[in-house]
Formats: sequence, structure tokens, C-alpha cells
Amino acid sequence: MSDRPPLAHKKLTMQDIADAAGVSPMTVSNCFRYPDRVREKTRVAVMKVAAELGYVPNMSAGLLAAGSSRVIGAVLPSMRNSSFYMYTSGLRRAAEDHGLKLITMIAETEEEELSAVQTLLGLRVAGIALVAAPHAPELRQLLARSGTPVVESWGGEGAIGRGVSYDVGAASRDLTRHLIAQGRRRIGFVQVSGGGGQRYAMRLPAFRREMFAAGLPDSLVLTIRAADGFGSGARILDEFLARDARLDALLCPSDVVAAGAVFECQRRGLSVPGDIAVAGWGDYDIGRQLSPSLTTIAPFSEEIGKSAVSVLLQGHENNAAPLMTPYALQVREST
Amino acid sequence: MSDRPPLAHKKLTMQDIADAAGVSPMTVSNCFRYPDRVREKTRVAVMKVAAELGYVPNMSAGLLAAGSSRVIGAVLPSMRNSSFYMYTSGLRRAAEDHGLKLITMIAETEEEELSAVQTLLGLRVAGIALVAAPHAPELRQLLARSGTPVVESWGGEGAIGRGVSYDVGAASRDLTRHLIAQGRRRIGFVQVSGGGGQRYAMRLPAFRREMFAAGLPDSLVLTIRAADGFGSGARILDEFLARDARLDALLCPSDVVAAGAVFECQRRGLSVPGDIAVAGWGDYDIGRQLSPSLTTIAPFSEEIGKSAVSVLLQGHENNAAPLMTPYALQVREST
DNA sequence: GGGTACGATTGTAGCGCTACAAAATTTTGT
DNA sequence: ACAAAATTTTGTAGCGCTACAATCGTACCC
Repeated sequence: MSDRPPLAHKKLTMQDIADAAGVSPMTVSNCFRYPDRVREKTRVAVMKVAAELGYVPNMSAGLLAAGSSRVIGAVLPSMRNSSFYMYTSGLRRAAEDHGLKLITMIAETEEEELSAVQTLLGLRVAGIALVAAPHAPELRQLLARSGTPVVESWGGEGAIGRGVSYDVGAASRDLTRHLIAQGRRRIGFVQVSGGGGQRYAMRLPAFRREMFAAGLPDSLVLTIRAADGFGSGARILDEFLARDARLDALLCPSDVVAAGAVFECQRRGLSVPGDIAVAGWGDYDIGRQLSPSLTTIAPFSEEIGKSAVSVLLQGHENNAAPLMTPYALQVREST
Repeated sequence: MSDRPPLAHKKLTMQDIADAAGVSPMTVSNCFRYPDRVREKTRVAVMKVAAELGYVPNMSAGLLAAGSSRVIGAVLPSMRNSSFYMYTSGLRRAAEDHGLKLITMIAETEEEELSAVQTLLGLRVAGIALVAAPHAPELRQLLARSGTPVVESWGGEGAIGRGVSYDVGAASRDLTRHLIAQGRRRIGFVQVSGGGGQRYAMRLPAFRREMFAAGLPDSLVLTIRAADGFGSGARILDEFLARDARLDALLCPSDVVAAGAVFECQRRGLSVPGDIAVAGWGDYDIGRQLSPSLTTIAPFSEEIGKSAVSVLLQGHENNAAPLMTPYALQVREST
């Protein structure tokens, strides 16, 4: 069929395709960008030639000429948990639906995040999705000056760009009320310190409010480091039981921590939920698979991703109120 | 200090910086690309102006003019497990060391992978890192024609570009020998079907070879779907015990599956490793935290990432033998 | 003091593509 | 069949930046 040299090492340009297809470069351009402007027959012929030659338009040149990009960028603090995975999925699907491509960059520190944003800005992406966390001080101004649409997922008031999040406070309230309604009276609350902590700042106050309103002790609070995750079960149990041997429920910052706590309970012969109810957060796989399965808050992270994309595209005011996405209290065996 | 308008909505160009700093655009360009070519004093002044104005060079224009990019791209099948997380970390760190930026794209199907590669090619990245999996048929030719350096991580002979991997067969052999050396005689082997399976094709033959060599039964093999992960513990135990009630060891395709199997053992009152030894694969967090901690193969995925970057930069022959990275048998409590 | 190096800086000429308007072609109305 | 309208195709003129060669300073030597 094709007798063209299989490996064309001089780089192909639109002109090459135009020559091979017997049209002008402009028609080739239109075939890729505005297929409707080109007659079906022409388009098919051009695309066939392009495919045969393995031509992919140079997006940089296109961006430079057109001034607008069809790529959006996301910066993620990590992808270690399924929340972020679902979030990225949501971003990607929504981007796809709007004819955009998503590229992601991982940044573990504020400096890395700043540098990732600079790269994305350098690429002149059409929008940037950040995740709420402590940011480098110059980040906000850099983004504001660039004029690039920005959204901060899990971000509340004062987010960079516009915030998209679910109501963490209300979720915490629901979870606390659920435990109280189950007859739990001495409820321990586990907090996580460090990076991501800011996304969940509203959790503790909401817990305290509900406990106070119900006339229950709200001071059984313990802070662990994020990195301990799974392994902190023993410490959690030790600490809480030392403070109050009649502890009858545990509110954990994530399903992973909750799973660790459940394992430790089993090791000590404590029944879950018989002796102690354990609630997680985040609706991770492990919470569903565990026996007993974990009561948790499902954040619909995929929704956050989808909403983030629509915010980027609609170009809301930066100081508009955060967009709220749904969440759900998943009551399962552990409470 | 700076009385310039804080939000400059007309986009900044190199010319703007040049004017503000009283130098030519070329000097600004040099400041960013070849700092050594510019006198210290000039460079500091230019960079100061650029920072004040929030200028970030337009990488597209730079790429177009210079013909080479300082970004490399990675396409990942998913990021749900810590292997890929470590892999990406390795890519990112190594890229950083070479002054490159890493952007990643997630692709769950062959079509998505092809489309991601096209985007990366459109961006004219300096190199592309793929992960071994079934690829779209046209992918290989597309990449070959583009002339972009490609590396296929976890890829063996016949990889697209050059393969970088650890010796999965040898690791499987080590693990099997370890169990045999522990006195295990009836060893069940769990395989995973679907997408990633190809990365581990050498596992089963190596297992069989060792079992055969030791005169032991090599037919206790079960296949599960990747998606079942954690939850397949019950099925694994049921099936194997039905086939051979004297089963005394289990070789799982991942630590996650192994953890599921351990949980199921505990549920049934089987002691691990007393009654059954359980080995995982991949050295995930969960395997370390679990009690008993899991014997596993540590693939040093971060090394794979690092090596992948150096392969991209060195521009090896595409048909060179795969580059091998180390792995280690981690013997822990579960065997 | 008058070259001569040598390093720092600056024009020039595109890179490959697309917005836009103009031109060529086809379709439509009568 | 012919003009007007609609559709399709095509030049032109940059987008913002950098390779390269040319120019400008200035430190140095005899």
C-alpha cells in the first residue's frame, strides 16, 4: 500500500502532509482543528495521508499561533490513595468530554508545586487544577498575574482561584451524630497532622460542636502523623484506652488508619463494633473489603474532579464562593 | 517597591522583560536558558524584573525556535498501587537531576494510551516512558516514526523503545526456592489476569520450573481478576483447599492479594505462617504493616524510573537488550 | 598607547502553525 | 442558463522565542 519510507527521520510538518495530499497547509490545519470546515472527502484523504506518514501536529506551534491551548494541567500532592486516583479520573473524563487533554504533575513539597505550576504556565495550559495544601507564598500572585484559570480542589474560602470541595464540616457532623445516635458516648477523635491536614480542618470543630451539643466529652482527641497510616493502630488504642478505658467509638481520619485500628482491636480481642465502633473517612477500597466493613464518608472525589474542570472552563470569579460537591455517609458494619 | 500594575492581563513577553530591564530580548533569553553566558550582575537584574512581573517564558515558543524540549512524558496505566508511585518518583527525581520536567498522563485502555502518546508527541516532549502492557497496534510505528526516544518500563524483549525491568523470572525463582527451602511442599500459585498480567508473564514458568526440579506438584495454579485484589482472599482459600487440603503455602501476585488471603486465613483460624505460608509481591506498604508482615519481592520501582530516564537520555538502540534493575527477596513473618 | 584577545551583548531570520480575510468553487434560486 | 448565495479552499502575516553570527566592550600585553 504505502511505499513511503517507514522511518522518516526529518521531522514532518504540515507542509509535508499538504504536499502529499495535494492541498494547502491551511486545509490540513483545518482538518485537525475544525473538521467541519473541510469537505468530508478532502478531510478523509488528508487524514489518511497523515496517518500513513505518522504525522502528529506540533502543538507548540499551534498554541503559539492560536494563542490557546487544549491541554489542562493538574498538580497533585501524591497519588498514594484512591481519593486522588478518583479525583484524577474525574478530571480526565471531564476534560475528555470537553475535548481537552489532561496532564498531571506530582509535587510533594511547596517548592515542587511552585515549580510544577511554572512548567504548566510555561506550557501555557488552558487551566490549572491545584489541590488544597499549604502553598508557596508566591504561588497565588504568580497565578493571578498569569491570567490562567485556576481551581483549588478541596479548597474552601480563600482558595487560590476558585475552590471546589465537599462540606467536610457537615460530613463530620453527620458522622458524629450517627455515632451518638447509635448510643456511643465516649468517642475518640483521631486527627492527622501535616500536609494534607488543611483539607480537613473543619472536621474537629464539627465533632466538638456535636459532642458538646449532646452533652458528651469532646476532649478525646489524638493527633498522628500522616506517614504512620496503617501502622498507628496500636498507638491509637493505647493512648485512648489510657485516657478513658470506657472508650466506645473511634473516628479516624481515613479508612487506612481506621483499618489499622480495627486490626489492633482484633489483636486485643476487642469486638468491632461490639466493644468499639470504628469509623473511617474517604471510602477507600480497604474499607469495603475489611471485615467488618468500615462506616465512612464517601467524598465522591470523581465529582470534585469533574466540577473542577467545569469551573476552569466557565472562568468564574476567583473570589466566588467555593463550589460544593456531594458527599455521603456510608454506614457499614463497623459502627 | 514595585509600583507596576499587579495584574497585567495582557500577556507578558520576553520583550516586556527586556524593556523593563534595559537589555535586549536575547539577553533575557540567555538568562533563562544559559545563565552562564550572562554576566552575573545583568542576570540578577533581569531575573529580578522577571520575578516582579511574574514572567514565565513561553515554552512552546522556545521549543518551536530551539527544536528541543526540556520536558519528558510518562504514560501510566493507573496509579493505584505504590509500585507505580515509586516508579513515578524515580522518573521525577532522575528527570530533575538532568534539568528536565516530568509530566504524566494516565491511560486505562489501549486507546487512551495511544491518545496520550499523541498528545505527548504533539507537545514534542524530549522522551516518552511507557509501561509494559498490551498496546494499540499502531503505537509502535507511530513512535518509531516520530523519532522520539522511548522506554518501556517493565518491558522485556520486544519492548517498544528499550525495555527497563527487573528479572521477574529470577525473582519468582527465588521466592519459590525460599518456600521450598522452608519445607513447604504443596504450594499454591495465584496468577492475575488482565492488563498488567503481561508484566509478570515470567512468574508462572519460573515457579513451575522450580517445583518440577524439586519434584513437587506444580499444578496448584489459580487465576483471579486484577480488580478483585483485596477481596479475593476467600475465593483463593476455598479453591485451593478444595484442590488440596494439605496446602501449606501460597504465592500471591501482589501484597494486596496476599493481605486478602491472610485475612481470610485468620478468619478461618488458620495460622500464618504456621499452617500456611503466604508470600506477596511488590513490597507495598500494607505488606509491611500487616501482622504477620509479608514476605515479598521488592522491585525497587524507583530504580526502574531512574534507569528509564537515563535510557531516554542516552538514546540507546531501540533493539538493545532490556536494561535490568535490581530486585530483592524480602523475607518477613508470613513465610 | 595601540593592538589583541576574550567575554558579554545584540540583530537577524526563522521554527510550524493558525486567525483572518480573500479567492475559488459549488450550490441554489428563478 | 446565469447570477447570487453558500461553501470550501487558500494566501498572508505573524505568534514568542532561540540559534547563530556579528558586534560591542574592556582587560591585558608588549
